[in-house]
Amino acid sequence: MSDVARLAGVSIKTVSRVVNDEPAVHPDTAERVVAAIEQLGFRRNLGARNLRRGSTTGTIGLIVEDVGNPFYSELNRAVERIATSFGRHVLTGSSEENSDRERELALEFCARRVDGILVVPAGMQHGYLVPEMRAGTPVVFLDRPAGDIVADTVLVDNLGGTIDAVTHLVRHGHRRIAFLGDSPDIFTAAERLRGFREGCVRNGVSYDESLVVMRTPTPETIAHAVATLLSGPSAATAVIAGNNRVAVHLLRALAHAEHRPAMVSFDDFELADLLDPPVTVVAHDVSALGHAAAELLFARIQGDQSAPRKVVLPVHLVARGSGEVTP
Amino acid sequence: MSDVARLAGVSIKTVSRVVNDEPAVHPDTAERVVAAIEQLGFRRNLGARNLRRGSTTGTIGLIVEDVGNPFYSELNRAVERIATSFGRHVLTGSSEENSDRERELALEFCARRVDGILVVPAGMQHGYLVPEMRAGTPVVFLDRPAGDIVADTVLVDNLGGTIDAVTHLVRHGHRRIAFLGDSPDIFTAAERLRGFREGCVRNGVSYDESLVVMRTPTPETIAHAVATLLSGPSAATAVIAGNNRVAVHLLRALAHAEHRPAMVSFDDFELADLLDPPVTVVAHDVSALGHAAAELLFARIQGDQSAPRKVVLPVHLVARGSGEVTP
DNA sequence: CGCCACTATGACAACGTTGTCTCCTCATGG
DNA sequence: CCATGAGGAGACAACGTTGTCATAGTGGCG
Repeated sequence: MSDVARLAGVSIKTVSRVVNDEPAVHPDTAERVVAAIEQLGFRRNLGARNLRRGSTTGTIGLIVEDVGNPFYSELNRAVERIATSFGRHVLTGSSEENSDRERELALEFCARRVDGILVVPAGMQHGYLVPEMRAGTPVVFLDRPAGDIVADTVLVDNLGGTIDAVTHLVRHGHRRIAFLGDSPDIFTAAERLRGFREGCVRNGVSYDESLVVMRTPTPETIAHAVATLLSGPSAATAVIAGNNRVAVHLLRALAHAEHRPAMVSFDDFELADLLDPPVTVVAHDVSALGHAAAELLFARIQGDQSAPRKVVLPVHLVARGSGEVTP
Repeated sequence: MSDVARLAGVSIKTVSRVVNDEPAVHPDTAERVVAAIEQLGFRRNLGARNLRRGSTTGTIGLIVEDVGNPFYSELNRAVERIATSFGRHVLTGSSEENSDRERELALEFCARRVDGILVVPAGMQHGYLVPEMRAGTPVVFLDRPAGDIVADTVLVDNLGGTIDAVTHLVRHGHRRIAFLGDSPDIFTAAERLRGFREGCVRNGVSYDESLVVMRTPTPETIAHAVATLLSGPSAATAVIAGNNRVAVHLLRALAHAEHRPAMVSFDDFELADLLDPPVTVVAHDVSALGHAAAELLFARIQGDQSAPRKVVLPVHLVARGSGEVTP
């Protein structure tokens, strides 16, 4: 900036005025300054500006498990849309389902003075965020609740959705239903399992623990589960996939079976409707989740001091055929 | 920081020393400072730190068309992985295929003093980046080349891949092949069309412009193209989808046809192998694209001053069945 | 006992901006 | 002809850090 000032033959303050479109600069002076800026390729340093003005950085942090997962990237997109409408940018990070990494990212974002943070928490302990929140960085949890603090949270109806899935399958005559979920350490997985049990109870089907597998989905774990639960004479006739990755691996494991069992997937996924038979899903609006959380965060950023809110978004079962397969 | 200093009864500089793990601080003093930091919930302001030290912000910018598109989110993930290994964070932005927005994002990132920028360009004019690059912000273009400047670029072999697709279809007896591409304003779309033409010529098939549609893929545009090119007595017997979104819309448009024409998709996509018949694709390693570009960017960040590089990554045809359908 | 080396600490400036205050000039009107 | 005021511009401090240098105290050694 001082280079520009020197070249234009004005004071550094006048350059600042021009850069900020402040009035009371003589047009001729402004022109000289603009020319100098052009010539030197000057661009003002936003960091210094924010420091001096005490203004915010215009950035929010988003921590998800994996930005590459379509579920989270859709979330990312929804958040970005709201952020853009508020003139903010988004700093993203993948926690890789690792609570240390989550914490590291969150604290790093705080040190960068983001205006607020959206977290899909990997861990169950969030005391480390209390000082930051007290210091004025709002935090909204989404998809999963905070571990041991009270904070704004936006969830989907995991329990109800899974109950619906069970009900749907039972209505189509299934009595032996398997449940393949992600690791029970993950809130949504545990909650959906709870829904599965509750669904069995409500529908008068005995809840059979031997038909449940809760493990991080990989081609191997799912293939093993299929071999155990979905084959042989006592095989389940229907299966509920606890999330989109379970569903995809499950479909792949079943690709060469002569007969695919009835199936419902929690989480919709692209092309589910084009498979044969199409896959019935418990769909939830991921964009809505991101929107709701981001809107809430921006309300906090703009000074909303009301009590922490907990929002639960509805889900709905989309019957596509795979749940109707006769037992 | 001065609050901490006051509470601990030391100077602000000593707090700084403690925060930075500098030696030559008496353990007792350090302990008092740490206690004060804890009590006040102090976290150092990275913006101020970077300003003072003249160090970089530890952030790189990534501009893609749409962070929600699985293609770009995989790219995002790959970039993030490299960035993390270099201790950097990623600021992402969606250009929405709009060159003004791309420019806005890029200049905003520069003003924030990112260490470097990765761009999947939407526009064809990048002169606006010249001052920034000259000022020391490295820029690497990926998936598409820069418009009117010379810069580092990482591409995939669009031309060769499409030629392979045509060859594959011709070998399976097809002579009337349709090509559905994205808007010809997009480099990759234009390049793949060029590959289609070249593939026709090389395989002795007449290139028939009436079998080509180049439009932004939406359910409507694709349905219309299907109605025009893939029905009736003079219908094409095979079709090449110019990218993953074309492919998905195409599959949906064809879902209720009694017979799906032979098909090859440029870009692999999830579940392509599980459709009936599975979809033959021209696959390219999106992660490799992100890795290569990010590695190149960090080489520049670390001072590599060599001439701008142009990298073209190979693609390979994955035959899955849909290309083998008899005409 | 005086000097030196070393440890622990603080004062101060500077990073690149911008807010506040001041100063100068020139036109206007009484 | 002078008071007034508006318009234009600069000096200076401050934002929250850290690098540089200075200083005070301590202990060892000749």
